[in-house]
Amino acid sequence: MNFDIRMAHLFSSLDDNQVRQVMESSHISTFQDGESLFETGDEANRFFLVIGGQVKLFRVSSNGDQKIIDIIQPGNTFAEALMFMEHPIYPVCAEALGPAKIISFDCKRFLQILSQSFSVCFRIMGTMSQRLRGLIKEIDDLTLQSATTRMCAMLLRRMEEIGKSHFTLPAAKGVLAARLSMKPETFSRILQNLSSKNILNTKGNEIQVIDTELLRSLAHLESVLGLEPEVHCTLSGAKSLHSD
Amino acid sequence: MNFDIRMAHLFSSLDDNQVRQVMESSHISTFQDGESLFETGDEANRFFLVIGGQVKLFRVSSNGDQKIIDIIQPGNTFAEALMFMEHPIYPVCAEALGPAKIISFDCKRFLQILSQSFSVCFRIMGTMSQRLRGLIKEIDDLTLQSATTRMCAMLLRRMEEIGKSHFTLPAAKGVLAARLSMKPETFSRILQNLSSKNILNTKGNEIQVIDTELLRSLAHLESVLGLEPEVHCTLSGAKSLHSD
DNA sequence: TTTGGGCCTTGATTTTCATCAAATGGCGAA
DNA sequence: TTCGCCATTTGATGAAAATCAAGGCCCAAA
Repeated sequence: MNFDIRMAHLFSSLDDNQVRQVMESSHISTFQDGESLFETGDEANRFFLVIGGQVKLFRVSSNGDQKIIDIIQPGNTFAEALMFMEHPIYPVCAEALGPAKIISFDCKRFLQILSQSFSVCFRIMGTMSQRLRGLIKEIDDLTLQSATTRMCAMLLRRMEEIGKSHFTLPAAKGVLAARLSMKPETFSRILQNLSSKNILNTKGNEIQVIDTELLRSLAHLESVLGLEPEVHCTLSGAKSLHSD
Repeated sequence: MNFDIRMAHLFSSLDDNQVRQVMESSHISTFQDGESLFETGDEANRFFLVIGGQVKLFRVSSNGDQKIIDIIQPGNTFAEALMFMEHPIYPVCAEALGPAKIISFDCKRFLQILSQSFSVCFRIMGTMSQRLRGLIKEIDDLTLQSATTRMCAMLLRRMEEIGKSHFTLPAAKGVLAARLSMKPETFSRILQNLSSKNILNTKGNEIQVIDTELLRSLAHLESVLGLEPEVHCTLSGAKSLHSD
């Protein structure tokens, strides 16, 4: 059960003594699939570190749709930014995606430690700064890009993460669809479409990328645009299935 | 020319001596309408405080469209979060919206000051935390909401900011459209539509809100839903113009 | 083995918004 | 004043993705 929290970026510059202090106010818990950690609007007096499984952060619209903001992987913290607000309120819901093991920390306690160490402060600011950047990227993905583009970018990211052209999708298709802000039907159709263009093969949750270059050019239209004039931009709707 | 930078939240807890240090590395500049402060990808070694006019932060898509991430008002800082990254690169473009007066600060220098004062650190973290929150809100606006919803939310925000039901739009319509991630044509049509429903009157950039409740219910569908069964959700396309 | 229930796929249709193209209107400069 | 330029409006059309509605698939429990 001894997990060194210094594996997480956020804690990486704590000394042994500080780690001990932080751990004093921590709880380890396990969550079932779908179990809630907190909801939008709850008072935020703890933050979290995922040490096993996954946690999805999402918001719910009035009609019940979920928009998944992020899927937190083991070794990562979340909700730590709220610590610095006057009236900390979680802006999202969090729930376990599959069984998950999570450590939670008391915000006040952690702030005390922060006020002893500039290097930890700076590290936190670095983390927050990266998140900001990520969200900005996300916003322009959402507005500037089509569903197909988002799909391709996600596949590429995953592919480069794994390092092989054959890989497994990191979550159920429905979940990924929500992450990419599209309906499961659309997700399915786009995958189907990419497959019919011989850009990739798919079997269940397994993906085999065939034409990486084309995938890349679809992911960020700016770069290779024009390499494949037949296909470049207009690959998208189900209607173009028979177009070549 | 003596502007107390402590008016900005970020600097508010600096003492006189620290202010002096910060100012040593600062430059005041004026910018013409449309003049660029920096571009996406530029090395980020300065951050900024707007003391007059407005600055728009935006990203550009491959086809030349602009997505406006934020419009910075006087008294506010921006790009300060980049300071904490290893290879600081501006993730957005910034340009003056109308003539603007801006102070820029050297990041390195400010970091030195930071490492003297926890309260300034905490304040920055607070600022960043708020921005994070804002961006998350933005993401769900973009994904969960329709163009009409975004428009209504913007109008309401503006109305409550001014405190009167009669107000002027805070920028040119085209700019606002980009801010709300829609085309000027769409912006125009939605406004026209709201007007035809007697929710508001519009003349140039002047808006007179008539039915605040209805506007509110359109802005966040969850609340008053059902108050006006005829209209509640389906007010949107230009086609429904003649629907009642 | 059969059954049932998620999840995913597929097809048909509709909605929303972008795009294209053409007025309209205001406003400053000549 | 008139001209020309720009932002905005308006109309017609198209494309992307949501929605609605079945159907298929896989797996786990009976």
